[in-house]
Amino acid sequence: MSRAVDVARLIGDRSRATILAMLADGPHCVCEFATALGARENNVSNHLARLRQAGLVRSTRHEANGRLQYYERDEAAVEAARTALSTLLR
Amino acid sequence: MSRAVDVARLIGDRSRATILAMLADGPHCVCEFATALGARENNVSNHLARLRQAGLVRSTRHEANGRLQYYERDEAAVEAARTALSTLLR
DNA sequence: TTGACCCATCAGCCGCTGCTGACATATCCT
DNA sequence: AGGATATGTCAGCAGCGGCTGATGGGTCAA
Repeated sequence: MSRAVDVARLIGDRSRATILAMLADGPHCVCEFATALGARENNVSNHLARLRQAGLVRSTRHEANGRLQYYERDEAAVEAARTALSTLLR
Repeated sequence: MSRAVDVARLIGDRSRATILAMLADGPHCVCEFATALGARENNVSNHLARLRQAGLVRSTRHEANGRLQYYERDEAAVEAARTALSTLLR
């Protein structure tokens, strides 16, 4: 229950919500989020750090271009978050 | 999508989350929420006003004791909120 | 190696939000 | 009518959280 509240507080931000929605169709780098959101890289990086601390996303370096930090969703954690929110509204 | 963010922001508060969870098993009055949360009536009333403005709950007067304002969930709206959050994490 | 690029971290500021205290309103009881 | 109970509303305050600017690290190309 407290977990569901924390997840809801994370999603209750448009930037983080769109980040999670963008990650539905595969990994993206920080700069892509920044251009899509109209925000700066450090701001996006802060949001991603929150999501990463919550275990919802992982970060890996791109194999071709090592300067790019690619983020992908932890599908198991996202699915657990979905069920937690769903049971909260049961 | 913006709707899901608004709902998530509402649920991202422990008081409102527990209120919605308590409303799963039937209507309750403001004083019951206040004692369960350890909060004051005006504070709970403020949270209920938010939930009411979002269309998630309705308020009706008790037929026996008209001083009591009973709150119940709008099941259709709650179900819509559940699906909105679920599709956001799809 | 030097520079450019991409990202992370930190301190600081500012706006939003929840809580509180005071007051108003509505209903019931005597 | 008058008091008690239950709830709503409002201004004010304190704390949290997001955005920014600056700085540093890590990677690649020339």
